[in-house]
Amino acid sequence: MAATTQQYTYPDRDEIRIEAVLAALADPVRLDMVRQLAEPGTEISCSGFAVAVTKSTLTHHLRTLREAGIIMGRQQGTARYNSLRRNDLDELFPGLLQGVLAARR
Amino acid sequence: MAATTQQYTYPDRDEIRIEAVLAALADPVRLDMVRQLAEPGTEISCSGFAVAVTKSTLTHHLRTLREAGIIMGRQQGTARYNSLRRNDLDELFPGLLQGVLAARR
DNA sequence: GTCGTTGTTCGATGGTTGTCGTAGTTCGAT
DNA sequence: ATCGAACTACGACAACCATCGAACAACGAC
Repeated sequence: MAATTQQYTYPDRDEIRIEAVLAALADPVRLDMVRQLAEPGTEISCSGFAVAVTKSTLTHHLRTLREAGIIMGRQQGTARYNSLRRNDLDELFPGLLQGVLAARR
Repeated sequence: MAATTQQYTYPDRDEIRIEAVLAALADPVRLDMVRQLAEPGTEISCSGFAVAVTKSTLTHHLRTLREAGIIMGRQQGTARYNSLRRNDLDELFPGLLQGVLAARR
């Protein structure tokens, strides 16, 4: 089973745990992906991320971010467009995302 | 070498990397230690932390937090008093600490 | 000096995870 | 219906890490 059209379950806002969020953001590749999603209104498909890993590794990182509650996906055709759950994160951990994104590269 | 009196080197403010900070905070034990240090002016010695791990494990966590730039230590007799580098963290990543500490336990 | 307290270091171990290649599935286009 | 594009799943492997026990070092107190 499971390909592009699969519908995922996302954690509710009150199911998001800070440990999972921090662990997800701690990886350099995933942090870079979040930076690319940071601009408001940004949606990036799986193949649209500028990262130096293979597709299977990228899928793994997307799942980690999704299960941590950091991103959401919108299905459109064969593509899945990912975006930041900024409202939820700002509500739960006010300032966290801002502080992380303020870090100099 | 190396016992209680050892003087450590701490990363300068501009050497603190966000990936290391996030990785250090992602561990439940270390996050709990940071919460215990969060009250302004708080200093906690190695044996003063309320954690469910052995001393050697606690030393490991303290080193991780220290090398990430999250805590500093003040030597006094045989005890080493640890405190948060709140000023440095707030300057580098404004809002991060606040957001992390806002998470419900 | 001797002892207890405080904290570190050194293996060892088991679990987690980041990475990849390969194979498979769904969809749209030709 | 056949092909390619987009993405996922599975198995494998290496690297990292949290944890512990045991031994060690420095200091203060008696």
